Amino acid sequence: MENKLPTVKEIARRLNVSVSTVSRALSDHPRIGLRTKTRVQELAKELNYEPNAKAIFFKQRKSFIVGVILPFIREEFFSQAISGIEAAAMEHDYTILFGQSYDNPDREKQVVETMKKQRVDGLIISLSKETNKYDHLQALDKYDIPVVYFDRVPQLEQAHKVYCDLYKGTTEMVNWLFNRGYRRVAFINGPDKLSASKERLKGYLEGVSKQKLKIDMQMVETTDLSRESTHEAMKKLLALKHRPHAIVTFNDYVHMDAVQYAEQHNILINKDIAFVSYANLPITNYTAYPPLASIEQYPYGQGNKAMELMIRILNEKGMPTNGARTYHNEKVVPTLVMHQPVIR
Amino acid sequence: MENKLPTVKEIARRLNVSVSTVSRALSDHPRIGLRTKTRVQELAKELNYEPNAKAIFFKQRKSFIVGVILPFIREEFFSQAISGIEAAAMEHDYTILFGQSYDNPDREKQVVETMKKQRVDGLIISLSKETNKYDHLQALDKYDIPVVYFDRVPQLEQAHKVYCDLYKGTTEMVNWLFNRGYRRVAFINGPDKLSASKERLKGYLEGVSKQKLKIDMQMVETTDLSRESTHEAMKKLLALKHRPHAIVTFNDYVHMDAVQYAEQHNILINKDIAFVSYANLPITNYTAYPPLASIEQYPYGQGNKAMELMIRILNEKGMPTNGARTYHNEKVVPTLVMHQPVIR
DNA sequence: CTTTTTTGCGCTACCGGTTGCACGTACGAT
DNA sequence: ATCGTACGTGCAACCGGTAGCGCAAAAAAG
Repeated sequence: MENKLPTVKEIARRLNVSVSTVSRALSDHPRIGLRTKTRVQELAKELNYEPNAKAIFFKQRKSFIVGVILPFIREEFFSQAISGIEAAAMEHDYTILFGQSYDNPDREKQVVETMKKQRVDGLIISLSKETNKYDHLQALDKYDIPVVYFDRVPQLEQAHKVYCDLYKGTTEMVNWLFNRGYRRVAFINGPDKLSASKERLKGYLEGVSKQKLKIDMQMVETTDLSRESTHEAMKKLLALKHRPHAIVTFNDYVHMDAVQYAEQHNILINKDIAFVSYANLPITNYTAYPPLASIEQYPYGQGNKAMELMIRILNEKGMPTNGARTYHNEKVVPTLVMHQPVIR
Repeated sequence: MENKLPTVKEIARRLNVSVSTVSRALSDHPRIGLRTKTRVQELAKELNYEPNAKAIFFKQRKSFIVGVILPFIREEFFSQAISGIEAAAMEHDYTILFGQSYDNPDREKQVVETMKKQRVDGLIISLSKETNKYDHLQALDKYDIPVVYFDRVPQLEQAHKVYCDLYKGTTEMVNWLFNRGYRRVAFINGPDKLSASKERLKGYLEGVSKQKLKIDMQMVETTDLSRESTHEAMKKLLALKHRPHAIVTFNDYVHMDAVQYAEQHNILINKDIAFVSYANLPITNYTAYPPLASIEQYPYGQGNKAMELMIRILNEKGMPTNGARTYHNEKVVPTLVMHQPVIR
């Protein structure tokens, strides 16, 4: 025989009072007499009563669930980000509904759809690298589901965003390289569509220009971040008449692929050619050749901020709503982290 | 002015029919006349009506949400596992509520509590390495929330489990090493509490015994999987009068820490001492010294199976429930994967 | 001792759907 | 003409709580 979970109804029946009395007694309503209150609360404890969150959330049109969509959880950047999101969520009694886009816009749409169906209170997303239309996300507006973008943010003004100012970071990194004597600095960038790529490129061009050097577009390669594509880029760079002295790669994964290719082609890593990268993932400490320097983008912090922002937005919902809505925009300042050079 | 979401009520009002008619028309009930049906369906389409899942789930006491608790999402093993879980979930229209225990039983309890409050339909969990009491999980029984354990499973008979048969895998690996001529095979194991550790140790002892060799317990170290602890173990092993010819490590992370220590102490990795490990994570391909061989535990497959099992259990719920419940137990067969030896 | 206020609790509607049952109408069969 | 039977639709209960309002009894004020 199934031992049904206790409900207010059950408690009310046993105590011969009404459900509303029970409800109020449990929430410590002042208008309930002390003796009834204690009777109710004691029985509740005895029965291990716990209010059915589903029912409450349903009534209050709130679930304390925020959807989180990431391209790939297996990338350490994102697993750190979700940890930051989770931490902030727990602190405010929110939970996370999880989904991956696998960098596929169709899949992304599908996951967004699922989240919408589940009526999450809000959605935090780092866009798939192929996503260039945002209809499926803007549609959430109608459902009153706020969206906070982080790291891979859309080119929209009307959106809440948390991201890293890679323009400045990249310029700094390029300067750092020049100061160290690397004259020909190559750059393996990501897909043009990605705003992250644009930022990086802008920063790179700015950095090179600052050195009063002519920009050599042969030094700039664009990839889709796949290993093959990175190897292709490396092939081109190594085939140049004047090989680069240093190579900046889009992130640590691209870095690892680039280094792998270079090693196979008898380049002494960080000696013949210096490698620098973005992300500063812990895992690079275990890799054969960590980059000489890496731009730390604080994924945990970004995720954390994104969730904090979401909670603020959610809390403001009841507020005055004085006509035009304001959109929040938070930049995280990246820092350049030097690594122990490893030359094998 | 907020543009409220359409409800059945709204449709009913506009069409001057009752909500039940609308509801039935939308679910294509045979008793509704064709003309009404189309009228309703057309208006629904026009208003972009979508049923409120929360209301339905509430009524049906079902949410299509399954909780997933992992020790660390940043470990590739678990990020792959959750991907497997997610894939199976999507296929059956389930979603995942995510939480990490950070290998901390208190935190695990807290997360379980949260999931319970949210009334997830089921819970899939890989235990924290310190967890040795399961009350907080068995308590879910009362709430009719089934639990499926995977990889790090409890020592309980009365539980649904999906895990890897590492006993057999370890024996095979030890044999493989002996066949290759490694006579003294050391073993850096995880915490005793972990059933995974016990399995491995059993397999190791079995493997050594099969070679008709005396078991040397100096060759067996126990760690808590932290880097410090692994370095400590390595220190002891390297201090032995007869150093091991090969070292089996608990997993690829321990492997990396062990190798790091060995390298710092001028051991030629995989030449002076051979290293083999468990997990076979993709990331090891980028590391300085991948293990010579690794036991693939198919985390994606394990996660996938766990979710499939969960769905089966959930679907069986309505069924006859002929008294005693049966518990499912699925073993995944690991395989030994050889790697390109890298000796620098 | 009446009037007003406070105290303690119940009735009922509501959130957004689903579903068993009843009711009225039209239609073919007897 | 009468009866059984599809057919099409509405009423109302229900899921598990919350909350406004009303009402009686007790306490305070007049």
